Amino acid sequence: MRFRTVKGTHDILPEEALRWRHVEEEIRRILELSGFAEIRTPILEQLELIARGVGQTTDIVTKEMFALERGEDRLVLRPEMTAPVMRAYLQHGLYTQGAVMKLYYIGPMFRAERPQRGRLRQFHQYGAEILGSSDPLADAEAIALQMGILEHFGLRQLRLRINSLGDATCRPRYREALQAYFRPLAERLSPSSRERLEKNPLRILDSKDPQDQELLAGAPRITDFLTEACREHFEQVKTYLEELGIPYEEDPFLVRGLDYYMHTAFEITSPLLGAQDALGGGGRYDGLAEELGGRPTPGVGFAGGLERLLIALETAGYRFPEPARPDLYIAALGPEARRWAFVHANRWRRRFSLQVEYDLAGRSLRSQLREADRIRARFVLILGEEELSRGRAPLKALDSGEQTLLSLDALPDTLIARIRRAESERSPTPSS
RNA sequence: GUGACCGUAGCUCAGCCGGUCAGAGCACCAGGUUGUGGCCCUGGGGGUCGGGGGUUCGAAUCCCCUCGGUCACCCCA
Repeated sequence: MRFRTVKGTHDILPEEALRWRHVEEEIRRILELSGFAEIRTPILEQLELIARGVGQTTDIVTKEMFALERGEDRLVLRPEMTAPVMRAYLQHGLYTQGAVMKLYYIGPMFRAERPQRGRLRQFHQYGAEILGSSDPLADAEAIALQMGILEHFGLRQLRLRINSLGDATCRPRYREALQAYFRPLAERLSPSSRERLEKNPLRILDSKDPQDQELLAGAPRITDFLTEACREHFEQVKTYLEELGIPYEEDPFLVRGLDYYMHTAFEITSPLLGAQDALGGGGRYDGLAEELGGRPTPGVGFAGGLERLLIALETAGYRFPEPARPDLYIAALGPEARRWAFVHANRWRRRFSLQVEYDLAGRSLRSQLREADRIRARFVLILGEEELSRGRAPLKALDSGEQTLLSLDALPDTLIARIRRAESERSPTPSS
């Protein structure tokens, strides 16, 4: 085969697609339970939106974007969703639909990184944004929601780290203090940290370089630079988390690679993942709306990686739902019977919503039964010319192997009754 | 983007000090059972040995390049 998926992208084959759908449906259910409404935005956005939103000096913008040109337009495949959601919010004046807007999304994102486990060039995120509230309650709500989703799937040992990055008043002060501290030490910093010293000094904080970390030990802490209001905001977020019993760690070095964050930033990691261990993260981005030229709008949100969630669930031995079992397989022999199967499969699917299958390849009876067994059909109708002319055919229950001769006219009714009976025996009290 | 390791049927892998080395298990298809599944038995289809170039009488096996994957860095979902 000459063609294959492009680097860092994957096909999601039927078996796996089933898992994806399950996870997506659960996430939607939980988010909608909390009053979030879905938003879908284009995958293509203006490069400028992302550059301004995420930050000109960030790694995402400087080296990870899939950019393309089309005439005058400079476009990118979206690398994240907060800026696009904010763009849509401002563009469509969603602030007229209520003081606080709660939106969620699930979809593909693109970053041109070197692929590895849990890091693809096309990956998928679910996420939510709370727009229009600067209340620390909203920060806590976002964190609790994200944790709630992960815990819903039974994930344990989650590590939640939080930090406050201050606001437009304290952040610049801290930034200067950090530069003042590191400038004399610049020689000893790692090359990438040295590069960041002037452009984006906060990013030095989450360097994993051992030498950098040593120097960081003596660096000023953002916590000491927070204004009274910022400190208070952060304290309240923590208090709310405690009220829900959500354990967290304060990490003064947690920065995150998107410039729009201020006040709360958080990240959730799992030991099930390896090097790319963040299941999700987020924070507050009160300056973003103005940065995009819109009316000031506070916001807080989070995003989680679907691939990583799936990896974590698979290694945790999560029990995904089984594929639906066909109700009936019509094993037909001979042209007349095959035509009958074709007509009745289609009729019964439409009329009774029965999942009916039959052989499309003209195989032997034995093969058809094997096929019925392989796809775990509940019943098989065995139909030859003889049965057809008599109007009666054997119906075999594959689980028990028992076989009864039935009138073809009465078949759908009988089948439905037997399926209902089997279902009620399995779960006496119908519950979800 | 940097470094290391890996790349043989759909999947998991054996073969790799160059010369019946193109194989096994699983999966798939057919038959054993002239019309009855799951077990078993028999047979079959399927591979440019990731791709290209080189060394050699001869390369899956050695060398170079390239593509892809994995792991780490980086970064983050």
